[in-house]
Amino acid sequence: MRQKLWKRLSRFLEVYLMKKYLETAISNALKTLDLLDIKGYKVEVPPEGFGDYSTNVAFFVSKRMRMSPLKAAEVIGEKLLSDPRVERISVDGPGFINIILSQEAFSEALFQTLNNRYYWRIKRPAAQKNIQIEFASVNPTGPFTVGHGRQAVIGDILAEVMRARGLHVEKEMYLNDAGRQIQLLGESVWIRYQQLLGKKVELEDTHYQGGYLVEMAEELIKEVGETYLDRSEKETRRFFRDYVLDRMVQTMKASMDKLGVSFDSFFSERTLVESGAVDRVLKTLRDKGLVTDRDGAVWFKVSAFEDESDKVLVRSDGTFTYFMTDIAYHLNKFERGFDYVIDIWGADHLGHIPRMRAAMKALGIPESFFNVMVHQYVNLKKGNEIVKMSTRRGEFYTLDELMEIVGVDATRYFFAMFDPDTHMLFDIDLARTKSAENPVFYVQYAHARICSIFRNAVEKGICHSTAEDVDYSLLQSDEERKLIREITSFPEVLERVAGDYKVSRITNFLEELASCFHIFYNKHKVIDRNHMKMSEARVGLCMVIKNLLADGLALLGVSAPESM
RNA sequence: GCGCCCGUGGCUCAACGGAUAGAGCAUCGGACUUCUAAUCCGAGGGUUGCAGGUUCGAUUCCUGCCGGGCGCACCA
Repeated sequence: MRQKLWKRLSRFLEVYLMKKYLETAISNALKTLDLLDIKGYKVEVPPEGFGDYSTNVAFFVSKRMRMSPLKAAEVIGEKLLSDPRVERISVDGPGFINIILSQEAFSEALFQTLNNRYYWRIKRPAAQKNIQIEFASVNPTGPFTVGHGRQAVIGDILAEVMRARGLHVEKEMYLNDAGRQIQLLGESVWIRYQQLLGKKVELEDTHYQGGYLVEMAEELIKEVGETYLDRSEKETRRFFRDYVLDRMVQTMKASMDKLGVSFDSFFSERTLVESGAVDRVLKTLRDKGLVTDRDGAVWFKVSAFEDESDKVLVRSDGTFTYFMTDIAYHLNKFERGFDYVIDIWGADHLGHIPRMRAAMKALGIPESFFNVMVHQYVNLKKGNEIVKMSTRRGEFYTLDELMEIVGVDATRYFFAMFDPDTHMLFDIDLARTKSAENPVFYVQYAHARICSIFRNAVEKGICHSTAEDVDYSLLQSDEERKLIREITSFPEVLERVAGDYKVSRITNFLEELASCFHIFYNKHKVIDRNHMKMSEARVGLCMVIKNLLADGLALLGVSAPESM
């Protein structure tokens, strides 16, 4: 039996993906025409009514074949027709070849995806790469804002996708726990502490104004009372800095936990300074003659490598700039053996990129090593008002508040669904209304619906456990063929995400899959006692869809409820 | 001023250089004695910011404008 053979083979072979298969078929056809070097053509899904797949290859070969695209399409189409999986072709428009695949081709594809649940994973990649993605790295001076949520979700999902594509990926958060901002943060709490205990001291403009620091000071008073009202300034400063820092880091880790983001490592800027790693890098740069001393500060010659002005590494008061420690940090990453790193930064870090690139060049690190993915800001809308974020002024919605209001599923899904380049507008009131407006429900509902079908199937005694004897070629309707085509396209979606980092392709895919399913569901009955053969085949189809919805949502870190 | 990103129905967003630019929300009208109506079907709504260029073909690529965001720190 044919399906038994597939099942045996499918353990060893890559799953038969219809589009990939056609690409090979076209390439073979070109070979017979001595046109193998032609590149750039595509196989894609045509508009409704033009067949299963289409290719624009004729436009690319017409010149070489010295005929019109239309004529070339006919010649190539004729060759494709000899393929047993190709049932019909037609040449339309200015020269598109539209292809209809045989029913056999569809049932084979479905059968194989049914028997290889993780057919979209790559087990053995061509080249094993060691990659690090760094995100959600900030001054631990205040709770995470929704902007950090956006990059955390993107980074987390991207790591999952790259792992599914067979790459080794580590997720890291960098803690900027050494700089002057931390000092200011400590002072801010110290002042709040004194104010609460009746002293007349005021915050300055450079201090952090957020109310969360008042709360922290209140809690501190409960813990230590008035002990720090009359200690030495030096001791007090250090105490407040360390206390606040520890509290902030705990809070931030808790937020990430809540968001479902786990890190493989946390890296402290302070350890970099204290270990002398920063001094070493500075010396290296100095030995290479790439630093200058001017106005009491130490400058790095960015202009020797990039079209940018030189930047300060060591301030005139002797402290390191963020730029300085970041160079040491990236050298450290390189020395840890990563093939390349991807830093996910907000748009406000744009200016940091050229100078970092210059520093990498100065240290002889290969150009492909340092990669930055920039995402645009998240704007929040409340009522008719756009709320701008500012950590310093203490005006923001925190990530925790957002998760509290809309839930973790919606938070993650929402951040995943927008292209990182868009200045997304997060409508708080809209998100607050827990209703169908949220696309996450649409996808989850499709999953729950299938689960419900299965409960019904069990009651009626229909199951898919004897998959080999099921006749999947019964699934001939447009809706069913479209679903199968959709299913086989998922590996390509992930491949593209791993390439261009646009995780929104996954939500787009899931919404499309869910939509195809809902349409199918409304038109066809899955469980039908009068048509047991058909029911079995449809249960198989639904099983693949259910797995894919669940696995796709899992990739996003969103739950897939069995009932809603 | 210079650099990066973005301008797509009323709103939020899609669209691998392809065919008739798609969804959702909002508006209007239909579909539950049948596996969950958080669904489906239909209608209206667009010169894809403007002007050129490249080509068989441009929302997509190039150039110039216009509008918005961000950056051009001894902040991070």
